[in-house]
Amino acid sequence: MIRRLSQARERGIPEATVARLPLYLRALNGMAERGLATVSSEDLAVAAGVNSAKLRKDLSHLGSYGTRGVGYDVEYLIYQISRELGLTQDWAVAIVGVGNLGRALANYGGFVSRGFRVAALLDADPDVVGDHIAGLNVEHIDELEAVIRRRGVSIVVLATPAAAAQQVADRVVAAGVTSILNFAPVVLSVPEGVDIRKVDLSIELQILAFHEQRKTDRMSGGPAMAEEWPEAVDL
Amino acid sequence: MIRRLSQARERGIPEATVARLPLYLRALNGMAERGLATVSSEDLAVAAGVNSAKLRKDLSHLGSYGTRGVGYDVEYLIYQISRELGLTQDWAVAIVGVGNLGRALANYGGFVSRGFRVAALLDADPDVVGDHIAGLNVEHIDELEAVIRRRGVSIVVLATPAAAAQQVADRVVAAGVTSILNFAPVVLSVPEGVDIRKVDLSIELQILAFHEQRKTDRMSGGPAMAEEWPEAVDL
DNA sequence: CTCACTTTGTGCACCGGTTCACAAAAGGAC
DNA sequence: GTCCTTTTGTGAACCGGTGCACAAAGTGAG
Repeated sequence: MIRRLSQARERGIPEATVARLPLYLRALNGMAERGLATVSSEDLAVAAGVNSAKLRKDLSHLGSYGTRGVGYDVEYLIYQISRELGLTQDWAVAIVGVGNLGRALANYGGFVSRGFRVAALLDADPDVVGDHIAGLNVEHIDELEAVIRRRGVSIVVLATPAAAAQQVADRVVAAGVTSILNFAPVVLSVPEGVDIRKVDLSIELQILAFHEQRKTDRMSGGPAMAEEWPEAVDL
Repeated sequence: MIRRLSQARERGIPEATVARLPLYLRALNGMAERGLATVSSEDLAVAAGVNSAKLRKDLSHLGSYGTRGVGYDVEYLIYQISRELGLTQDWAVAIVGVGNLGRALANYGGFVSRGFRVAALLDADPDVVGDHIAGLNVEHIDELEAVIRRRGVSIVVLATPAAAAQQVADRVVAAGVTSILNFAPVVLSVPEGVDIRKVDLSIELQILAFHEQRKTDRMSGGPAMAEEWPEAVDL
């Protein structure tokens, strides 16, 4: 039984699609600034660095917002994607850990831009507490639960040392937060229902190193030979 | 050099596996520090936050390094994964863009730890050039090609403003670099054969917001009831 | 109106990756 | 040696996502 209407829309936008929507949104904003009224899937796909069939399928998950023979209305699509991503509301974000990285995040412009507002900075170091960064007063980690409650924080960014991250995560979750962006190089364990996204600089570098090694190996002829001449001598 | 080629090992470790190897490596290092000699796939999987079948399949792509009934030798596995990732050699990394983020990256400890060495900091701003950060002298972007050549830089980290990123990327690629870690919120276009990894803070937040919205929608009132746009037929 | 052209939305085949479940291998007890 | 326990390595089913290719839907000209 196939339900038409927006059956695809309600339940379950594919995770891969969700991850690309912000990309489309950014490209669309650029186009809106340049005054474009409509855009074809082909052009938008190029701007976002994906292929056009994928883009159309992604957008079709939100609903049927294009016009055949014409394309998509830029402003309208911006609105729809923003709404889908929840950017039409205001999200209060707390950053825990005001070291180099936390400081950078607090000052990062694009961070605050759309729908997000850094509502609190917290740290355990008494030397840092009281500092003013990006227009905010750094508060002591003891205030964590109170700050989360008072300011309606719903997303927490962890920029603490690895050793402190799990402990802070536990407190944050206990305080009712269910969305965490983790920069600490540890695997956090959290209860069902809490979303964690992880950004790990050192892992990214290691992945690059793997491919880089492979490329230079190939140059120098070793493993490239092996590829063309599947060895009979096995281990 | 004579290579033993256990069937799966010859060229082509799945990308998803490569992305997890650093995770295993980190967990293994922790275990080595605590003095464990061997570890089962189950225990290592828990420490790395994956399921054990996946871990075994991942490791099997490197070769058959486990012992049935026993598990894996911690030190040996560390060595094998390090070698596979190319961490047994020394990678010279240049960071372009010494704003808040670039500074944070330069000082980030875990960054430098294993196999990676920040060999250069570059910026276009004359006020920043000449500063000493993390023991390095900030050089002018004009020196980019010379620095890359002289110091054998093979991985470049882009922490520039969005507007400058593509331009720098072009120069970096022209100078022979084929691995880029991009923090600027733009889609870079580079020739075939150049690997780019992208870290985008704002995208991560937007993905979290999507899920957070969905969770709170579910709490309040019905399942995202008719969140259609204001007008049913407009536009 | 019809015809030519553009561009969306999607059915379908395909592919990489995940998970299950189990045979094969290793070690220890006797 | 045999038997029992543990744990790896992997075949095979499954699943989510991608990309092709095309019918459907729209525009515009005549």
